[in-house]
Amino acid sequence: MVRKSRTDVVAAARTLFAKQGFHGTSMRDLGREVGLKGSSLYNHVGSKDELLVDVVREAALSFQALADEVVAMSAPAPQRLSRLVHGHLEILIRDRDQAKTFLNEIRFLPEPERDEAVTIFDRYQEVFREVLESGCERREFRPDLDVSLAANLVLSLLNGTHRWYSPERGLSIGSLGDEIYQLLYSGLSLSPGGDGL
Amino acid sequence: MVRKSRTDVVAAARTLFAKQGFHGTSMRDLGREVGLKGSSLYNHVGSKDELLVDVVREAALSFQALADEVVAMSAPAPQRLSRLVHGHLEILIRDRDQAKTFLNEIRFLPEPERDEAVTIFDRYQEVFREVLESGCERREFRPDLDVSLAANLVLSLLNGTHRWYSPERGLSIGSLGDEIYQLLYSGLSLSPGGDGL
DNA sequence: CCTACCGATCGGTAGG
DNA sequence: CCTACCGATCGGTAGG
Repeated sequence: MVRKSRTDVVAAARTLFAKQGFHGTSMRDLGREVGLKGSSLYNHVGSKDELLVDVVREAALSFQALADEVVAMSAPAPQRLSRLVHGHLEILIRDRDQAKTFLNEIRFLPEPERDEAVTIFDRYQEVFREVLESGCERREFRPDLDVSLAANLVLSLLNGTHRWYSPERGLSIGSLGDEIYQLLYSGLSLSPGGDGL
Repeated sequence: MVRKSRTDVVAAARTLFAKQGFHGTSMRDLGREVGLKGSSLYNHVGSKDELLVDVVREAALSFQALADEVVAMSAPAPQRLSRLVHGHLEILIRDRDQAKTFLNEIRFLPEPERDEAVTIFDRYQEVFREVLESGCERREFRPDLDVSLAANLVLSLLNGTHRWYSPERGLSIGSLGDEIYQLLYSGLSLSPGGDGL
């Protein structure tokens, strides 16, 4: 690779922002990763902030695409929730560095980009709520469910997976999605009713 | 507050490391927060690293104490899991800044302190596995459960709560724990069996 | 506890 | 794309 492009610089940013954090990564670090001097990066990018904007935006667009896909599905809520779970995991695991940067460094975005990214993710979360709500109405899920709370819990569970999931341990991402959906749908209990306490 | 102590400096570190990250916080930032010049902090602390060590360690000790308490419990697995859920949430919400710093900045600890903290948290996670395992054996939980996976999922769910939980919205931390336990135990489904798909 | 200061490093620019 | 450099800021020290 002789001639470098903006894409190479963004790729380095994904890697190092994920590992060292935005404030823990210098332009000289990024230069070393991509095989250039730090100052030469400014031929490809206007500022360090711009790199964070790029990485976060590509993650946000992935989530947005998944949201659009699920909104267009005409299927019972359990299927749509299952698709959200699997799709979310695919985004997270397909590019773990992108996901880590999105989840951990979004707060360091400059405005108005930070606000835009938060808005996109809010709309995404809204789809989770819609699916849960529709499932409750049709008695596919517990009708007494606190939909907003449950959406937060499901997303918390999904967003934590990148911290420990390792494909080398033999669990495919599809099987992980199945396991997670199963836990969310049926819980830990052997048999139904009560709370086990 | 005229005379400042190391405790005041550590308190400032909890606050600012949580909000801005370790690398995004300067000693002069910390000085401003505590009402001193940045250079004066070195009368109370040996280095910036030391502050991160202190904040992470107090969080790790809280988790260790909860682990010890649950290990000493002679109760069925569901009760012990419920105690883990509630205790974990109490630690997270009691001092949200401490928890945020623990979860997000632990990777920036110097060695050997980083390794120590990771080991403590591994032992803590081991207690989750023991409780789940014992519950599976006694048929209090699904016997086909992947215990190691389930422990990771439960902890992911818990560790995400500090990102969105707000006590002002009327949900007490105890009620939140009940809701989370209920979701983990029974899932989203209305009635048992199958996967809803 | 502050002032004054150290060498190192930061994000970024100029000029070729 | 590099060398050379800018002013600002970094973690930390000396001396009072």
